[in-house]
Amino acid sequence: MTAHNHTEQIPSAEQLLLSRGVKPTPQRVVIAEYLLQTESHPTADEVLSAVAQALPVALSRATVYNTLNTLKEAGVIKEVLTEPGRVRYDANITHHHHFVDVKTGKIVDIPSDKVEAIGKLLGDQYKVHGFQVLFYGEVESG
Amino acid sequence: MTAHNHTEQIPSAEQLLLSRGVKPTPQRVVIAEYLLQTESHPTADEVLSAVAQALPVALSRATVYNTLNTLKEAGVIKEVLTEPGRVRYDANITHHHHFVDVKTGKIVDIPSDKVEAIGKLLGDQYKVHGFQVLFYGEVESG
DNA sequence: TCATGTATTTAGAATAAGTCTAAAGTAAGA
DNA sequence: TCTTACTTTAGACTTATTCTAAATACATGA
Ligand SMILES: [Mn+2]
Ligand SMILES: [Mn+2]
Ligand SMILES: [Zn+2]
Ligand SMILES: [Zn+2]
Repeated sequence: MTAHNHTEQIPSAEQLLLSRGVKPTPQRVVIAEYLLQTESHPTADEVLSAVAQALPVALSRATVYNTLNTLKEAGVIKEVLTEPGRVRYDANITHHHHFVDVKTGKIVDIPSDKVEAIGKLLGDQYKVHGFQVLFYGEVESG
Repeated sequence: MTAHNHTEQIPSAEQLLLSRGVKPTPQRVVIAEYLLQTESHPTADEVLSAVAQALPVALSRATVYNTLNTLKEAGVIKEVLTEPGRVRYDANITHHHHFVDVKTGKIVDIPSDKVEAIGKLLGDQYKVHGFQVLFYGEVESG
């Protein structure tokens, strides 16, 4: 809590969007800001209700979906599929993995290096019931 | 029809359902048979259109969904999530992984032991663009 | 400043996957 | 046979997401 306004050192959502060639409209900026500060891997609906009150003007469902798709195509965010019927979004675009707590439904990030010895040792704060490796790429013939 | 009925040596879908405590109705049996003989990881719609003509009586959408859910709860099949908005089904219930060919959309099974050294070496018929590890389990606190 | 064009947002309609409902069919036991 | 429980069915419903067409905002140049 300082008496003076120190200049922000954190790279702003606005800068990030500009650097990816996405025009930083107010709607896009608040959505990006929300995703950048949360660790909860929210759905589109969750983004909408979280961000709606943060804007002076109303935010439409269509704009939330448009923006999420735009940000995804621009490489600012990633989709996360953990359960049928709902897509979650993640502003952590580093190569990492996810751990679903089946009790709480929370999805936490697992850094890549943790998974070297897969399924074996994740630290004993995690009780692994199972895991799934999903590859994306190309196979020969078929 | 044949002169003699030879005894089936392949463990039948009917036997499998019985062994899992699921009453083998004609609809359930054809759906299970279809899933057991394919390697394509079909969606509910694909199951419906593939199996509809194989039954003398019409097969309803509701029954396909009911049966897929029943078989999943009985441990006869598993869900596979690879893309938003569609659930795929897999009668291979061994612990294994999946490789999505981004060109063709085909999903092929990768046996567990192949993934020991994850992402590294899958055999050079696979070009890995990326992979995702999805854990299921429980974490401490939050 | 105005005109015009282009991108963005919006409400609500449309679509698509999946679930639910209520009625009809099936099988088995008493 | 009567009863009961289970299963299937058509179609209504729900929910997530996309589409459409109109309204806004923004930029650029005359
Ligand atoms: Mn949602
Ligand atoms: Mn489908
Ligand atoms: Zn994440
Ligand atoms: Zn499989």
